[in-house]
Amino acid sequence: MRTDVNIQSKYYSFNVSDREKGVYVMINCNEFNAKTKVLLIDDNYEHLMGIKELISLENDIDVVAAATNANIALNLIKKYQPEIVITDMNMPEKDGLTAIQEIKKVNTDIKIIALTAYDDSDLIFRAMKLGAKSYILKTMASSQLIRAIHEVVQGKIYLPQGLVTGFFEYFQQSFKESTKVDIPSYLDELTYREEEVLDMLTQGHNYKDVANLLYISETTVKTHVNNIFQKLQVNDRTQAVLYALNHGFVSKRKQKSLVS
Amino acid sequence: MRTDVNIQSKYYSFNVSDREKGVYVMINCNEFNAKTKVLLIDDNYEHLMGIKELISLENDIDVVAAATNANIALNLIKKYQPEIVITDMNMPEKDGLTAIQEIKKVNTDIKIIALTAYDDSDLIFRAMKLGAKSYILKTMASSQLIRAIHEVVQGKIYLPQGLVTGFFEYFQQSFKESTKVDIPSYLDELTYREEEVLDMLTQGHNYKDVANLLYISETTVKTHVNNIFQKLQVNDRTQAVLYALNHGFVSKRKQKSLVS
DNA sequence: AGAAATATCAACCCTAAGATTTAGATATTT
DNA sequence: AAATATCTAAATCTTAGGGTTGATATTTCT
Repeated sequence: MRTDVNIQSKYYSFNVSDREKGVYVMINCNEFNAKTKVLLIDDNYEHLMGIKELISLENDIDVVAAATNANIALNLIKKYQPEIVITDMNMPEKDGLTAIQEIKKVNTDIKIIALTAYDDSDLIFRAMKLGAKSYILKTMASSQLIRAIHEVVQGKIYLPQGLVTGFFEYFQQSFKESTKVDIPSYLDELTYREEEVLDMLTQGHNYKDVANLLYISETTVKTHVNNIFQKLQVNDRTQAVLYALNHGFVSKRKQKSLVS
Repeated sequence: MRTDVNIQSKYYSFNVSDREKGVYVMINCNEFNAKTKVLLIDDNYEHLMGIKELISLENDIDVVAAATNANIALNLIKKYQPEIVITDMNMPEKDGLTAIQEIKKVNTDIKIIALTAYDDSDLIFRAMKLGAKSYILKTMASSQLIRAIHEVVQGKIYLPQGLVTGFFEYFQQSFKESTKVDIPSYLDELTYREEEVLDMLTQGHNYKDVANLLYISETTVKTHVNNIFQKLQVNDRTQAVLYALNHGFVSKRKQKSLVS
């Protein structure tokens, strides 16, 4: 069994002066085999080569291309159709999050594994939100990255145990704000009919439309709307609609199969 | 080392006829020790006792109370202040999700571990969303539940590897709809000034307000607004605001530290 | 039975909002 | 130098939106 080394271990640092300056592109044309095709992105040349060496030790993985720049990588992805893209998140030109989005745009099926040097729960949360299949820290043992690749190839999503808590704290926090609808809302002072009218307003209907849709006269609509204004303490249609949206308004007609 | 048995193993089934019918409440008054205080909720009496026996084998865990009904449990929670509540999700009277919400309302600090018989990604997603610290299947090895308790006590969040993929697929799916803002939005046809005006409208300001806030005349505001209507293909202020909100409008002034 | 809340509508008024046209001042691009 | 885009603004016009009062019918609560 191979030694389990640190992903960004100095062992993998190369002689920088040997390579040409500027954007680096590496291509491995070994396209016709059953190996898992992987493409790497990392603005740091040493890390890029380190990861490449690391992964290449595996028999079933083939690094078909690598780039120090996400824009270059996008073209390579179109050309080489890798199954997996491993991308650094902290990059100067195009950051990892936008890279993920644009890779997804090229081909939804490409599985993305995100890599960073340090544990940033916010970044992890956002990367996973955008559809990353795994998130690994460079400080983790190399076996983690290999495992991530293997799990992801099988269609699974892999988040190391050490990152789970951070992710979920962020995840749950992001819902806590929207859940605290306990702030006194004037919305429940509205009658059923008023809610129906407000619902129509949030659809962008004008008074004539609402009157026709509810089979009542326009003046009645105005009466309801005025009552709504009073209860919500607003001055016009737009403010009423904004109030409704900001206070999680859901018309009673639509309150079905919704727990939260 | 103890044998690792299935959580809902028949080994733990008791003689049902022995117990009184109806709601079951069990209390262990061993309050003054350093053990982790756990409260159990499960509408199935056999499961409840099984889990209790299972957990009681651990030296550092103390089941202070148990109930076959979430409502009863809520009162017991107030009385015994457990650090951890382990609750079944599929219960007739009060389902697990609302139970979680109400427990949180009693005391935000109580750590909740959710339990179900089968793997329902939707349910897992919603439970975690509501702040559960762990989610375990009854079909899993008992060591999983013990591990969950230990991790959770330490302030961590624990989701077994086998449930991670299901959770994330649901998680990512729930964002896919809101992320596909790639549907051609007319919003980027707006000029900077028009965006500023639209931004004011989404704050609920009327024309006079906008004029004052931007130090321009009201007629100029009207000109801008009319141009906005043309570009967004809407008829009035409310529709424009709704369009902006539904298409993820963020005024360029505010586009900082936000990738989404 | 009487009170209170709800839903309906009319008639009135008034102004903010929306439509249209024209035009001057800058700035950028070709 | 000419064309284009943007921001500004005035003049004019029309209507939808918003405020008020008062009235009738229905339901619900007490």
